Amino acid sequence: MKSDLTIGDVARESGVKVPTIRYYEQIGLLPEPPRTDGNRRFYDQKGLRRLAFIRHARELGFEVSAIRTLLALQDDPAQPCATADAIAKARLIEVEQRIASLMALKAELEVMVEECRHGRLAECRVIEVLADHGKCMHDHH
Amino acid sequence: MKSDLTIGDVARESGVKVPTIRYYEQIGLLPEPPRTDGNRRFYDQKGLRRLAFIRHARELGFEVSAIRTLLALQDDPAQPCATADAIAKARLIEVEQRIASLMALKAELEVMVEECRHGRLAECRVIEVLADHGKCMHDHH
DNA sequence: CTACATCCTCTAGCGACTAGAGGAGCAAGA
DNA sequence: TCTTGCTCCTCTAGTCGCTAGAGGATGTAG
Repeated sequence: MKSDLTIGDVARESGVKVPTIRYYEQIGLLPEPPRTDGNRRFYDQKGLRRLAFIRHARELGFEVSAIRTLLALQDDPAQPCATADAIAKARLIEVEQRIASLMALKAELEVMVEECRHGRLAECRVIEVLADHGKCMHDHH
Repeated sequence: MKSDLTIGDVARESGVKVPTIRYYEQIGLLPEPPRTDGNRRFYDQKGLRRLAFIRHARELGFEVSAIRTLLALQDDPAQPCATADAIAKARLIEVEQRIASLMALKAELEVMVEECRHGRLAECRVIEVLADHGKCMHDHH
């Protein structure tokens, strides 16, 4: 386990692109790492873990501001985890709502595509349904 | 059915905000409407229908560039509707993929939230799972 | 020694809006 | 008529989370 990692190394290992890592540093999500004589950033395992944490949280759709809070909580493990729990629950609700809304869209798109008679646009259901919301089978939106 | 609608009227009737309507005009999605003596935009039913079309398409998650194509198709109904069909199908696939990925996230978030013992952060599952992707129950991402 | 990869900083762009400044027009009540 | 207050106008800049590119320095392999 080597401990002097270039930005390219941590990029490869974490799956976060190099410019994105520099961006995270810029917005204060990652601390400024030390530099070599040649002015290049170098990281240790701790830096890599922090980046992996961020990446995973982003994959789960947490916003940067939420991640900022979660990182602060992680840095102080003596605190009660109610805040972390609340953030995760809020995200869960968001995801559930998004799924429900996408299911409605899916149903509507399926009707559009199925009913399209592959003829002229004049009688195309796709265009027709878009033009007249009242023709939707669903009123979810 | 009155035929001289202010931008505020069409905003109310279509559900699209006033600045957004001006933005759509700016990017060429809506044609420049005529103006009153006092330099105010006024719209007719045709303009309102076009805006409703755009709104519905946006609600279905179509990108502006796709809507541009759909509007062009709508303006020329003699064309075959294969293009419109292809756009809708592509969107359907996107939606299906997005749902699948969100379901995976939902499952992972549920595990995190359920397993949180509401104790100290030191043993909080939320933080722990975020810190170590290997602890995920799912490998969808 | 020469390629070539990787790194650096900096600025600008993406999509689809949204917010705000600073001002003009218009309708209704006193 | 005046005034209040709402709507409208244009313009610029900001949002989020990156991503792309310019222009240059540094490091590494053959």
